[in-house]
Amino acid sequence: MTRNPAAKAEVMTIREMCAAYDVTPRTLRFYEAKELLSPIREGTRRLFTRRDRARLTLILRGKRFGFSLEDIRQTLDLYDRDGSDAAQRQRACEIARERLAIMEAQRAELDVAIADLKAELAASATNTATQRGTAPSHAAE
Amino acid sequence: MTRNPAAKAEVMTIREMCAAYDVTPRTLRFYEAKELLSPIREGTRRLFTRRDRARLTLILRGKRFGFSLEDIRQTLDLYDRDGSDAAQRQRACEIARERLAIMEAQRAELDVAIADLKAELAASATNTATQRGTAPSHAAE
DNA sequence: AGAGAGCTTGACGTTAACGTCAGCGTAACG
DNA sequence: CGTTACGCTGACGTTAACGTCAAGCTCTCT
Repeated sequence: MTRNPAAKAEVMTIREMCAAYDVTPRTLRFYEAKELLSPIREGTRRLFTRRDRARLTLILRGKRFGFSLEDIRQTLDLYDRDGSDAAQRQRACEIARERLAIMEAQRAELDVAIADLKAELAASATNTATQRGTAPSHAAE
Repeated sequence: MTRNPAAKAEVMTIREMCAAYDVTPRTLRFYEAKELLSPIREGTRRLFTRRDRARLTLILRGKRFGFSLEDIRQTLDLYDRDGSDAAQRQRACEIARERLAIMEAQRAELDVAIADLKAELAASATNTATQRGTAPSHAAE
């Protein structure tokens, strides 16, 4: 009764999750407490579904971009709250568009930063003992 | 004697900095304590140079990418420590290359995230009351 | 000279995102 | 049936990145 053959590999234990995503149990429990994940309970144990795994992927990705868990939680909710009422979906779309704008701006800035660093590297390569490199282009935002 | 005409707008007070970069005095002092900035002292007051401003731009940019202040400090030091010995410069280049690799990977991930979110938005737009959108592509890293 | 305005240095408080540890449950193994 | 392994729940500790006073200088203006 514990092993439904149809549910093979459908869910993962906390240890399997930790191994697969390189996080600690504490982190997973913490994310659950923050309502970023919502694993099933088998008695008292947690079982993580595909949904949890998909969300965790997005969480970890978001973190690398410098988003807070709260930011991420809001963005995540956009992905699976579909059958709600129209007003709520409208609001969700707004948030999504905002996030999108932020990420695209971030990408643009990343491109600048990459270009800067490349230039610095190139300059540093040419003059093994020459001039003093000035600070890169500066635009006050 | 306080106003050298040649030094016009060369340096900025802490208030001017705060207004220009939208940060608090506390933040600037904090960054100085962490050796990210090194303003001149006029008596006891701080005067921020162009170098400080250039660095602050990079600091704030780096923060938006999710880098820690310590990460940023190390990267910043690559930009202006030129006249050092060869070994040190060698090391600096290594760090710069690492950062570059990280940022390029981050850019790639950002593209994926942007594509995901766009897809979700598009799907959400087409079905005003249709199906259930599944979670986006999932690759365990 | 007195009153602000603006700046300074401590020093302690706060929030996010976990780490760490203690104490307890339970499930399987020898 | 004891114990070893894994899991759970608090509860407190920690680090980064500041916020928030308190108390004291130093110009400047009136």
